[in-house]
Amino acid sequence: MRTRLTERQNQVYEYIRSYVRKHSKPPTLKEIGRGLAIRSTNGVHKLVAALEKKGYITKTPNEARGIALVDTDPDAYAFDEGPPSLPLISRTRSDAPERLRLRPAGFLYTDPRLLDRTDPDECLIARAGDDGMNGDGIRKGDFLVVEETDWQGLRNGTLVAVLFDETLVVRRFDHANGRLHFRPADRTYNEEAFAPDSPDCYVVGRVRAVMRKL
Amino acid sequence: MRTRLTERQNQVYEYIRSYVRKHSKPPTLKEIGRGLAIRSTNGVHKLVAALEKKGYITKTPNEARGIALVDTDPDAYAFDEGPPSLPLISRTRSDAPERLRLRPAGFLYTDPRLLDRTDPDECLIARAGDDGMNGDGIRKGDFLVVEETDWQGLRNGTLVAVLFDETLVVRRFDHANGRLHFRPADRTYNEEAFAPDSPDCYVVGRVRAVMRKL
DNA sequence: CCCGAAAGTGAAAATATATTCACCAAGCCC
DNA sequence: GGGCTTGGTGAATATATTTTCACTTTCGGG
Repeated sequence: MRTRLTERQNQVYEYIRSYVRKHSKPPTLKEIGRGLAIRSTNGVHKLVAALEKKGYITKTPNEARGIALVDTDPDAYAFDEGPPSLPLISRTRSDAPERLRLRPAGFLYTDPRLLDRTDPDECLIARAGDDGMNGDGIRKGDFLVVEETDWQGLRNGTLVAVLFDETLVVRRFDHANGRLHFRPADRTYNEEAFAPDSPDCYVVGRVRAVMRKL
Repeated sequence: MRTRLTERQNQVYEYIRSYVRKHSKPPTLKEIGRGLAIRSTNGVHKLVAALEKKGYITKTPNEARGIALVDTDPDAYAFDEGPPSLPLISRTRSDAPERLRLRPAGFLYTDPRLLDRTDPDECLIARAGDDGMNGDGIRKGDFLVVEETDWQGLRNGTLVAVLFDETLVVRRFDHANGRLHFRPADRTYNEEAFAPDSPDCYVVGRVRAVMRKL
């Protein structure tokens, strides 16, 4: 299993992934620097070297745009012809949550017992976008069964799937002092707080189950 | 409608397309030259400029791997939920014809009247890979309804879908002097002939219909 | 308090890649 | 026969990109 990434390393990784999807080619070090406000290509170079060392990417030495993502086969979880199952959502921004189910990236068959008597029509599958909940045994890449709910219906302390801008993560939810708080379960990640109407975060719903490929 | 390509230009275009699919990034001019036995990067540069001028690709000036294909959205003909229809075959090599139906790129609904009483289970959809049959009103990108048949069952003069290595094209078929002949209907393309057991060509079958998006 | 890891800065050097220049050959059309 | 288009050659130039070097700051753990 791959060593987990720091928050900044994860940002670099997600930037690369997003760039590849958008431009159909990997970014240069300079472009990564521009995208993440890093002025020195050496700073980017070090972060990228860390991603390679940890097995998240590969690099072709001395080649322009020589970064390649590992495990990028989108067909790995493509639609099979078994019974209908839950939609695996594609990348969505926190300010456009209506697009969550618009074009699923695929579907994942889910044993109904994992749904804990919730309505399957109200559930969807998302993937955890970081290691912020490592302390709770949830890792980057895990499949999450999420029951869509408004944050008003959540008790404090509930595990939620939340979109921070374009990254979907799991956090423990609290509503206090007129703000929404999201606590990670890992000391290298920071708690974040938002005004309830902020476009920078969107609570997708309650995490009902986790599935992981080993 | 885009101006049609010469044979060599089409080879460059198909090389780029194949490279993008295989490497998840566009090739450099040097790589294209290596792939098509062109020693001078200027020779490649000219061919690539022609593709851009004719609207098949775009180029970002002075940028490494700055070639981008136009109209590469694979979802344009993705599976819809209408009745089952014919499989749209993915790229296949002439020496591995058993892979033709292995992983269809999609499906295309086909009016049964286009099949001319042939068994739909024996038909598939392919896309014409060049403009070699322009004289017969068949153009690169056209959808072909192909009835899979062995070449022995074909009359001379039949329109066939044939794989030349990794490129699928339409040609008029003749069997003469112990060889298979494939005649284009365009003066800038060459007739080709193969021994019947050559791995460099494979006759997919008889072209039953053509469909085109305008 | 010190050390190591992580995340940077700025600059220089090495290498890759795109573009331009001058030229040649073949084929087609007028 | 000449002109134009297409498809090259080899080389030089310009620009992009990666890699390396020497350094600094912050933070966490021992």
